[in-house]
Amino acid sequence: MEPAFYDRPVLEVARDLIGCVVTHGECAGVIVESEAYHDTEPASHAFGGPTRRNEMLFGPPGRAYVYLSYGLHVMLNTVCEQEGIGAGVLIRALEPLSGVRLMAERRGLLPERIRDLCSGPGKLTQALGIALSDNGSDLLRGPVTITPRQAGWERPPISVGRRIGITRAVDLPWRFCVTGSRFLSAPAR
DNA sequence: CATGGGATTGACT
DNA sequence: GTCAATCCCATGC
Repeated sequence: MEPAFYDRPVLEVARDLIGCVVTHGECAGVIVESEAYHDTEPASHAFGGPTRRNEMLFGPPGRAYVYLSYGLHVMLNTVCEQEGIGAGVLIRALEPLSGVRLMAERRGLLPERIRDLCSGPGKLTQALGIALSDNGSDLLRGPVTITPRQAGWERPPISVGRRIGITRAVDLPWRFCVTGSRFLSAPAR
């Protein structure tokens, strides 16, 4: 992935991240679900301008914005668009690629339950061992990295729909999924 | 300084 | 389907 990848409209980045690979340590997975957020719409943490919590979103593109949801779940986002604009993509689900045994151990599940390892934004950070301390991670250098699509994922079929679990701006079709994937947090509709 | 809600999950009815 | 867990932080008094 080149630095300019993230310095584009967040909707383009969210779509293009589908099929790319998130890696942390020995664990990796293919992004099969993403959602875009932008400071111009009220569902975004960046809506209303920078605060100490969301300041990473307004920083330079290509870094990780990691935050805690509901007091216990860690969420991974990629910071997008130019510095000063609060835009990011929430990674919502992965298809596990490697490190499945460790993922299952972290998730407290049997390794054969592959579909349950990363099928949700809080699940995938737990499976990959991503923590709040990874906030600000350079996605090109690590410790959390995102790399381009591999063979078989050059042209993933993508479905677009409404974002999940929010109460504001609920009608924006800013959720992107691999059509028919069994690794989503919820089916595309 | 107190309060309440949230980009969720898993256990339970 | 319902609901509690759990904590950061934005907001308001």
